Amino acid sequence: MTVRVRFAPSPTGYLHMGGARTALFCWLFARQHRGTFILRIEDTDAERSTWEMTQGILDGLAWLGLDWDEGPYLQSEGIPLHREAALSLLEKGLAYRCFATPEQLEIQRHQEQAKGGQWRFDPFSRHLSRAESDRLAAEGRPFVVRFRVPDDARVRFVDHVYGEQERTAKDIEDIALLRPDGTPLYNLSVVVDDIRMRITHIIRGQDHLINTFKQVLLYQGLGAPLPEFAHLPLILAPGKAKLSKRAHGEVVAVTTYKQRGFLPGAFRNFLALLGWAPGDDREILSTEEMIQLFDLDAINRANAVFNFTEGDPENWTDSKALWMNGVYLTRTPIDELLPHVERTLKDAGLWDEAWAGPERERFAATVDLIRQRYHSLLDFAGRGRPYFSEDYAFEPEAVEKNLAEPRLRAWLPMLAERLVAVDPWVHEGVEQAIRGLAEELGVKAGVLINAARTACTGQKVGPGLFELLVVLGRDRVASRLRRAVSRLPL
RNA sequence: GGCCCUGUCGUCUAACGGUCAGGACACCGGUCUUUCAAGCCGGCAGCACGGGUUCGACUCCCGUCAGGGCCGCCA
Repeated sequence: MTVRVRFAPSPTGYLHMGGARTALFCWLFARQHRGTFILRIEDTDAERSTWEMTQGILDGLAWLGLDWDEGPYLQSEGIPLHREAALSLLEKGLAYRCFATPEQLEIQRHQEQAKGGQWRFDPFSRHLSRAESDRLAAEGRPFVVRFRVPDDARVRFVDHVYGEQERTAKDIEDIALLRPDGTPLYNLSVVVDDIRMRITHIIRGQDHLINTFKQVLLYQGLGAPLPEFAHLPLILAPGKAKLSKRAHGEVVAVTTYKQRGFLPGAFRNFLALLGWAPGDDREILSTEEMIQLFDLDAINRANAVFNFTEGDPENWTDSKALWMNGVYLTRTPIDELLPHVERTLKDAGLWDEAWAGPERERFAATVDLIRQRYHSLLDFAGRGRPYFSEDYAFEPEAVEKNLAEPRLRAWLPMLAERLVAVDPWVHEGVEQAIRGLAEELGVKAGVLINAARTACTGQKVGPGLFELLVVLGRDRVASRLRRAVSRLPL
């Protein structure tokens, strides 16, 4: 039997961290078993469901590289089928019409709660004879269709994460299937859809663990084989509070990570390690490794805290995620990284088409050189600006430290002249020219080196100077050196 | 309140009765260097608490405490 898993988010407009991890785990599991990954949007709550809301989810998944094999299906498309299933249950006597009003139910619930118990059903409706029930329905009395949980029900299933689960009828209330207007409710819809889509493994958040008992009963009532279940622990905010967009803002939405310069692979890797570990000490895992090593039974049962500091720009998200992005930035094969950098530079208005054509090699060398100390794609357009544009800023601190020597007024043009003569334009030649001039001038090489760094980039720090100059190119270096003279003190 | 789940460094985690309780991030030192990172080396830091069971418990059992989930004619 081939594995079929589905990710079934509600259309909330954006992909939540928790949802993203659920989707990732579903995807890893499906890929590992060469199965099918299905995307289904749970849009039966008509009020809240718009296509824009769905689009946000799709964008998040696409960015993460979690491609689905079937769908997106809309749960609302199956409404007639859901209703049909409910009616068949009613027909078979496994469900009944519940005529209690919401107000009555609320009172019943309160009374039950006061007694320390749990509300399970409306006694009046549940014990109504078929004839009586038909009569009230014919009269036009509104009713909800409810599944009758057998009094001797004992529901068991083995969860891949939480282990054996068991519950008896006294802890399971009768399941609302259809509203008075005939529209289906969640528990019914998921089960019917999961059956018709032949889902073999249900991987979802732990908040659905309790629903599972009801759903198992529905599978049985509908005569369908049970899928396997794996409930994932939740991802909490610092302080173990519930993580929500409302309370915590953009950190919870995956598009934020895209906007803030994350490489999708890095984020995927970080997410994978929230609740799961390969068993050995590896942290950086390629997608292939993750697919190979992933194991539902190895998932941690405890909720994970997503650790970030609100209001701290340095730690706007979990520091491990930040670190991981840096690792991916420096280790991703350069050809794979280039498109991401291109996107970033385009967004910043710094892109030059030549870098995709005749200048590609130099562009790649530049990126490869500066990425060593970057942690985000955004750094290429920020700190990396001098490498891609003539319009770059001079940091006051850098000028103060490296362009303070008045004699540089003469030395910088001299240096430019020497460098123009360097041929071929390679590391050794450039280094020789600079060190040679320093010696002739009787100054420490560091003086010229640091002055050249600031003159050519406006910055105090950066890659090794000789590599830096090579990558910038002879002409650019010479002109920047000469232009920088204006920054010197008199 | 009821039912259920969970509890190893600040955070993510490994351990499946016998380990000096391991790794990673963060943090703090050192090293390297023309600068800053990275890298490398080192350090700090944890079995929630109390009882059992056992020759021996982070591992098993019970209780306490703490945190979380669910308790809709939402999904």
